[in-house]
Amino acid sequence: MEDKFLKSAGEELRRKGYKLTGPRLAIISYLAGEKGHPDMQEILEGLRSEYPAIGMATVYRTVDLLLELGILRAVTLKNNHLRYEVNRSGDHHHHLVCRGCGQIIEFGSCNFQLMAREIEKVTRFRIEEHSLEAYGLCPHCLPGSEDHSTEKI
Amino acid sequence: MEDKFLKSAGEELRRKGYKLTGPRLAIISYLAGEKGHPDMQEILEGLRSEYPAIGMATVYRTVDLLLELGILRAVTLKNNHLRYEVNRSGDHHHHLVCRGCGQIIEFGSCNFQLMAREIEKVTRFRIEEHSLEAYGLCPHCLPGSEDHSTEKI
DNA sequence: CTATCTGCAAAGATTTTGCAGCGTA
DNA sequence: TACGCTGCAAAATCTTTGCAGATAG
Repeated sequence: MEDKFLKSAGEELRRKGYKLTGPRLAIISYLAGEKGHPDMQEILEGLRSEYPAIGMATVYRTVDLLLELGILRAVTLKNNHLRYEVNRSGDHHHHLVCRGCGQIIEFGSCNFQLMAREIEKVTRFRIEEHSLEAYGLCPHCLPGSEDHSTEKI
Repeated sequence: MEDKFLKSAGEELRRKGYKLTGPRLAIISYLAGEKGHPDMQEILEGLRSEYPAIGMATVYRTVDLLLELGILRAVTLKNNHLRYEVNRSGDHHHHLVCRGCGQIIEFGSCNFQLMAREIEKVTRFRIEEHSLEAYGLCPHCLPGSEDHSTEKI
């Protein structure tokens, strides 16, 4: 399953005429195996163990390329910088961000399509994609619980 | 109406023990009178005419303060940096971002509340706020029209 | 009057770019 | 083999901080 995503990402690179290099594979497989939503710095650090020679410039260039190809997706969960996740097809989800511990929960249910059709009728805009984040408090951080601020972003 | 927002923003500052200074008023009234969604640089430039002596550091510090107080709100419309708008109470809206010309249309209809209650039941999260952006093509940029890339962000 | 706020300039981060050598196709 | 890709280091941006003088309350 992880294999399948990696394989198709590799094919997508090839198809568009890009080379399938070590850093590219390393970044894709790191993000594919990652539960959280790392930022550029965290991606670099996460790769160091498997790929000690990699440089920051390569991370920037590679992530930008993978975003363009739709292999990755950017999200702004903490309202001040960008984080990244793999863009598995058929995996339409949104984020629940806890303001207590920073934990992010993904949720899949989304009835925006109905709303979208309505908005398109009124505005004549063609809606192709959307993103939705909800902010609040997770069960641990609700008043009456202790702070468990060690969760994965 | 613009007056009312400015007045209540000023009161909010005072109430929390902050001073009502020139730069603060200038930034609030600039953003209150602005249709678009300027970023830090654009706020600075927009203020220069009315307040030529203002410095970038003050813009950063002031915008951060006004965000904390809830007088402003940050949005990431172009997926790579933050833009700001005034946070008028009772003005719950989202953004339609055109990938052709960059224009942003605000829309108000939003039935997320129903979805939120459902998600809260399942996750035990308490949802306090949410943000939603939809991306696509505006009527001008749909195939068959010319590019009018001069719209306000 | 006093504590806060501002502008400036310097420091610190973050992101981009140029280039010589490496590695994939 | 050839061209694209990488790592490094430098450059360009963007953001934060320290401080002395200005200013709101």
